[in-house]
Amino acid sequence: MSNPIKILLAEDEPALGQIVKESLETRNFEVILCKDGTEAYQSYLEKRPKLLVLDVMMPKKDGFTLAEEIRKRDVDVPIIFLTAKSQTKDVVQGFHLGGNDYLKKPFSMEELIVRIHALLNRSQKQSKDNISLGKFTFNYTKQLLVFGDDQQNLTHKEAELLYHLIEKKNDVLDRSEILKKLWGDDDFFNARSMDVFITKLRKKLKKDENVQIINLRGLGYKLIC
Amino acid sequence: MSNPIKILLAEDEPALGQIVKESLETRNFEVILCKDGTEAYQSYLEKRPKLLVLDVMMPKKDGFTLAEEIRKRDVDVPIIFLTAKSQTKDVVQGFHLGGNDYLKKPFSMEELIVRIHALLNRSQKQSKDNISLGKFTFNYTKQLLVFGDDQQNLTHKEAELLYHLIEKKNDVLDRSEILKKLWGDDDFFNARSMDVFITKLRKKLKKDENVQIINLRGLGYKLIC
DNA sequence: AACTAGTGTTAACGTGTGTTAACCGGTCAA
DNA sequence: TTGACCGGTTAACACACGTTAACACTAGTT
Repeated sequence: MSNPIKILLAEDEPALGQIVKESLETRNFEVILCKDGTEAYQSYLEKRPKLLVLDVMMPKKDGFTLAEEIRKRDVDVPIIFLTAKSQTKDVVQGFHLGGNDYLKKPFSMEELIVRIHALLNRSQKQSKDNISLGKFTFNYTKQLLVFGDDQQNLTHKEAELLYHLIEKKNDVLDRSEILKKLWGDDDFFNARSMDVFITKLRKKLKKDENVQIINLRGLGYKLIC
Repeated sequence: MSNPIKILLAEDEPALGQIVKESLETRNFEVILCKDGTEAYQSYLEKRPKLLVLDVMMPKKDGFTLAEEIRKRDVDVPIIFLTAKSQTKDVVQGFHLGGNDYLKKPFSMEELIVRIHALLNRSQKQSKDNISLGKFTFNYTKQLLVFGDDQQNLTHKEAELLYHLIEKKNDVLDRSEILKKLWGDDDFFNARSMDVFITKLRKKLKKDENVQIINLRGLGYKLIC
């Protein structure tokens, strides 16, 4: 348990916000507390939390609108809505926006924590399952790379390598690091083997010319899309 | 969508029970409504529902006690508690008994349905008796693989191997580990024997093309579905 | 004792995956 | 400009695994 999981909490009522924040922090979460929708959006962009807890009724920007904007950038991050209203309508609307769960106020901390854990567990599994990459969809568990109608099977090593590239998408994947992880050691032969796999992946990713694996001499690779 | 999923609903307040029952039925669930704890236990034994919704406060036998008894027979079936109390204590107790979720009264139908779906999706957990695997149902003790109408018998070794694969579903089952467990030793001949069994299982699992055993060269196998 | 059915093992041959080798071009410091 | 170096690419290779069928063993039956 190196670094705690980041949770963004958007709640305009200061007292409630503080209580929830502190409770979550005793459970070893890192909590970013925001007091309105626009502030929350800014913090989301900067901090990239693993989960969001959004009050529906907030100044400047309500929770649903905020969720809509966030979903444009990330279709997967779990969102829990806090709603004072008991109307089913709002709740259903929230789900259609891609939110994954909600809680009616007043709620107990236990309730919130249970939902947080449930969603985090699920998103860990899902995240490996349908990763979109340009026009491709990559399924790690099934080792599949889908492009429209046709799909290509990947071997285990190919899938692993691609997964690590995606994890550092638009950023540098360190050569030595990946060699140690997938090949066990950074030596000459493993390095050459990896080069071959990069070639293989490039071939399989050719159909979308916006997806590219570029080499950074001496450093590693960068997957761009 | 052949046969609807059975849900047992234990609720002593007739009006509420009836409303929930009908709402769930419009969502294509089969609902068994019971008005107290003892009746619910009987129905559970007879009908074997896939999920239980238990009111905590009930005549004759309360929801927690009932859940405790049910857990003795099935550690996996998902249970949702309905509680009028807002005390955290009760809720936590409910979870410790193995219940998977709970709802505070009053709740909206949407809330209940969301939780039901969440738990049903997750409850591909293992009891050794009726493990669902894609469109199959695998009964370990009876060594049966059921697909709709027709059923295939498995041999002991086939059943053991499949069971271990299912235990690590969507994850890697280590080759050496399984060889030591089922064949006693990881040597050349046992390895070849196991390959034959993998082929046999693949044949018997062919009817659902979403269920696959994929090989990870040098590591083991991954059952996906 | 011979027959049968069911189960697991061994053998033989075929396929797929990861590694190694060979040859290539581009980059960068001297 | 040169030459060492890094990486790209292709093909040959070794070996893990896939598949089928023959074989051996067991238990129950005649």
